[in-house]
Amino acid sequence: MRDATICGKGDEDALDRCDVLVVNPERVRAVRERLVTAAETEQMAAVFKVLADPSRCRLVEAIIEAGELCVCDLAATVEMSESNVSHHLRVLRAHGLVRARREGKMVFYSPDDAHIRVLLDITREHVRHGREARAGESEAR
Amino acid sequence: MRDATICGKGDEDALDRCDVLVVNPERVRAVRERLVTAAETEQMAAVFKVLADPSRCRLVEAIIEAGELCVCDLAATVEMSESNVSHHLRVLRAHGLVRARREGKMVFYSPDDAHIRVLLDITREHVRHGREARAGESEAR
DNA sequence: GTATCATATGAACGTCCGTTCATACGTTCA
DNA sequence: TGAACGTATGAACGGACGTTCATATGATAC
Repeated sequence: MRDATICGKGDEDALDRCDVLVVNPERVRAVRERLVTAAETEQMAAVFKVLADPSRCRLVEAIIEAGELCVCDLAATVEMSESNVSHHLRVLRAHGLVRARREGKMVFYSPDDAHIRVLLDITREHVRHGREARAGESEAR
Repeated sequence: MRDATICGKGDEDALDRCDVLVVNPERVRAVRERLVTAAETEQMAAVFKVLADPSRCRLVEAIIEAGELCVCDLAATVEMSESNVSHHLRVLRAHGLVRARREGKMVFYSPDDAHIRVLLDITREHVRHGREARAGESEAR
């Protein structure tokens, strides 16, 4: 245990071995202990990355709004090429956001997880609320 | 809107002159009408993109967990260079996810929006639930 | 069988972005 | 004022990724 108030290292097991300047070492240690696994954070970031593309985000919105839609109708709805839509649907399906159901030549896609709808709702709320809140700010962009 | 160009497969007369093949045109039209603006979707995707990076995602988690933390302690917590942390914090701040408070030489960062915590919680739930749900599936990959 | 449709896949290209290094800014203390 | 420190910024390199085009698969109809 380091008792230094400044320039202390955290635990020797995980923290970088050398010159990591820390102002509040015990707080850093406490936060790190309560943090989730780095692997879990990466999985969460991966989910966000799936929705980080406007085309995929719109596809998910359309699928949720429609309940179920085939690829060509999806392409028409979001105004994208069917090839591109298929590529994106593959990603969405691989991450458990949508599921596919085959009927003849067509494949119908539908939402696969209730969480996603909530994710979109909250984010839309954040966007709408943030636009008003940041109306008169001088924040850099 | 150019939904007038959309034609159905059932209408053989209009099928050969439309550029977008649609199976269920009225459904496509209905979904498109209920969809939010494309601009709003892009803003939502932008928010997701901010969280789509593991480093930024972890930074936000640490800031939420700590309530408030300076840059060097954040760097130690997430095990990143302070320069990199500063770059990411700029993005987070620009999108209204965190806010900065200066105190002497140091700058303390704290959460700026209550939505973000919910976003992380739901996504973490989705990841944990999805891992179990997809454990015994025979879905193609 | 062939033909056509709906969808999926692969390759290639262009662009975006995260990281690192170097450096600048702003504050505190001698 | 100068130095030391915490933080921010700019440039540049390397890799990831979205789109397009071409092609393949799978299914229905003739």
